[in-house]
Amino acid sequence: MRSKQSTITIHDVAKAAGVSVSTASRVLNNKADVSPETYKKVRQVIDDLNYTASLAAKSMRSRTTNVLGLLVPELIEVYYHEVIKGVGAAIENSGYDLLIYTSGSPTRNKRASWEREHVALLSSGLTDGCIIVSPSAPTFQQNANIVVIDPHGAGAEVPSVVATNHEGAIQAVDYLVSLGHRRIGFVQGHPTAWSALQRFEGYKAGLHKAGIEFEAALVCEGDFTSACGKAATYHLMNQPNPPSAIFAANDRTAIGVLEAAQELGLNVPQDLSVIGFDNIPETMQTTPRLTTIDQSIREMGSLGVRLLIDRLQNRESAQLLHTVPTHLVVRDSCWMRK
Amino acid sequence: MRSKQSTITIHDVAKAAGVSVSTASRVLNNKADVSPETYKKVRQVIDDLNYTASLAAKSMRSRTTNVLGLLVPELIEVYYHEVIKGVGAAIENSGYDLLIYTSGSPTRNKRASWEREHVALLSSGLTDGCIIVSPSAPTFQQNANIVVIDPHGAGAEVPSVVATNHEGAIQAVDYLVSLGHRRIGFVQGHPTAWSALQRFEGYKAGLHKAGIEFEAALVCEGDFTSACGKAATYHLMNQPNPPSAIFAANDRTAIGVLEAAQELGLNVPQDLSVIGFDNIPETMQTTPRLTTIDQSIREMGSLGVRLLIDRLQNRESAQLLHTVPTHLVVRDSCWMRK
DNA sequence: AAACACGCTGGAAACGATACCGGAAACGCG
DNA sequence: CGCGTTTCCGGTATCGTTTCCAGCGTGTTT
Repeated sequence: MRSKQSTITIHDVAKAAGVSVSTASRVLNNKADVSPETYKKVRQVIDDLNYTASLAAKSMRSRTTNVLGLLVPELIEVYYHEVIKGVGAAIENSGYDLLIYTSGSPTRNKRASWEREHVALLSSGLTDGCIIVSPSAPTFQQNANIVVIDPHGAGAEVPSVVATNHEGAIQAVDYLVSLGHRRIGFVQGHPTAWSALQRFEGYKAGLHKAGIEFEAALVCEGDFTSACGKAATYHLMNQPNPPSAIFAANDRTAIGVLEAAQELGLNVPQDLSVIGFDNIPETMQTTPRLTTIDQSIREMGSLGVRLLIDRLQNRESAQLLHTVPTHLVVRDSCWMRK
Repeated sequence: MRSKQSTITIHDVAKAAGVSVSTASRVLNNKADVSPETYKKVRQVIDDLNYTASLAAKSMRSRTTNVLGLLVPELIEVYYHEVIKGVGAAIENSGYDLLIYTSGSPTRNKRASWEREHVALLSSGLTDGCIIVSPSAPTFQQNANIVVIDPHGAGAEVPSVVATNHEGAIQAVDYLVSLGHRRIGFVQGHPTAWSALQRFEGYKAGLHKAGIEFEAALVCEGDFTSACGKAATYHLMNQPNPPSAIFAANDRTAIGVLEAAQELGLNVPQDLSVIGFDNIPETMQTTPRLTTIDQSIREMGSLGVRLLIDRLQNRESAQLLHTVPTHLVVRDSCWMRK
């Protein structure tokens, strides 16, 4: 055990100021019913002692903390940083503080239980409400103050922020088609992710719209990693009749496609066009720079904060599903079909 | 007031399992002295009820939470995100959870008091220890479990992580000198930052080493923003005898220099060489790509976590100041002097 | 057979803060 | 002067958890 930190409490303040704890508390919270001189005296002591109320104790007693929680699965993938930037921007001058929680425990892998546990953790008084990013099982207590961003699984009963994944995928296919491509490969996203499914559906809808018949052989399974992009590329390009373009369900996967293409000696975009989805910062640093569908991840974070605050202040709209538009970002990884 | 969230407590668990709260608590914490069948029964109930202990109550009672705190001033500037990535990487599988705290209140601007307040907030039981990024007044309780990263002001009495700012600046000047530059402008960093001072000193030391006389007219004040880089460039380049290279105290400022150069119709690097400091991701996307001194911000974050955990587990070394090496990253913004 | 140890359990006191209630002055008014 | 109000303050219960201590059956020892 470590040495106990002689943390100073409201009792110390009260004693030093010669008042009761109740009075000290009243001063702390700027409540009425305290004489000016008492107020000044206690304030002085608070300053002198460098006293700050324990968030733990405070939030245990009174159920409101002015703190918002953000639950992210990890802190390495840039995607989450983009969300955090959006949240950070929205929190500025909102009057709320922000608590981002992530777990370093190996148990984190059991995503579903991890989420359940930590949502409870945050909403058990520490925060007034909380935003969950990419929850795998978006089923929560009805009355909890929760907003989810990009949930796995549709039809959550809490306010959700999602990108127009379906339309975005159509935009991607449209673009490739406009460049003359007819055989377009697709690398799927994580099978449990609703966004992945929507993108796949959009891919099919885009083909249909262009009068191109869907071909199962051009579709590979995936899980949003770059590894699956690589594997898919090897698989697709070694077919007898390989595609002239590959649409990856997200940028991370598209980066894997780019790597594989290079290893296979294929020039992008001359020999193979590649398009991604998300518009993460790295896409500007790949060679060639990746053409992609932007889903304004930041905007999703900001919107999440606004929705949560609205809900907390009872200004909530009846609408549960909130969408952020996607749009095509043309860079250098797509070219006319030869 | 909002509707009370019917949050379920350990009492509910105890009642449902037909045991006392003490026993329920023992099961929760995997303490000894509880019969296997009781254990199983209680575990079952915990699962069924989706119960999670309130962090607030827990940390109030027992002084150890297995949570580390990270205090950042804001969440927009990429610099902090790099730190967070490093921290995030180090926290993985460390067995600790992470709580990042930032404030959205306008009072945040009163940095010193904000820090004092929030350090107390976090260390008042919520976390086992905490890491503070860029604290302006690194004077804390002696026995608090605190680690600081890139503190303003030298000689903190808590473990600190800093880059070799002095050496890094020398490296920058060395490089410019090796390209034939003799008149090298300098845009200073924020005056209260120790790192800024060190870089300035390094700049002077580098000149001295090369036998170049220091010239006050070539130095501009700054504050780490891009705006000051712009202003400084206008000022420097409109002098009768302008410098052939500008060394900015950080990348953000260097980006301002780049912008101003473009506005002035100066070609970088042909007409003007520019070098920054930090190596933030944006430096790869500027035109031309910015040559800079890398200070491995991520590594600083990771090291911070390791130091904190060491301290918590009493494996602390006597050394207080920990440095991370800087090194030159050559890209496209510097060229031989004409 | 008495005494003792031991495994398991429940009761109650804390942790630090706030909310509620009630009491003591001070003051105004008939 | 008595009485009701107002102003200010202190006491106490309470939030959900852990920890300490005591109790109670059994099994083991002398």
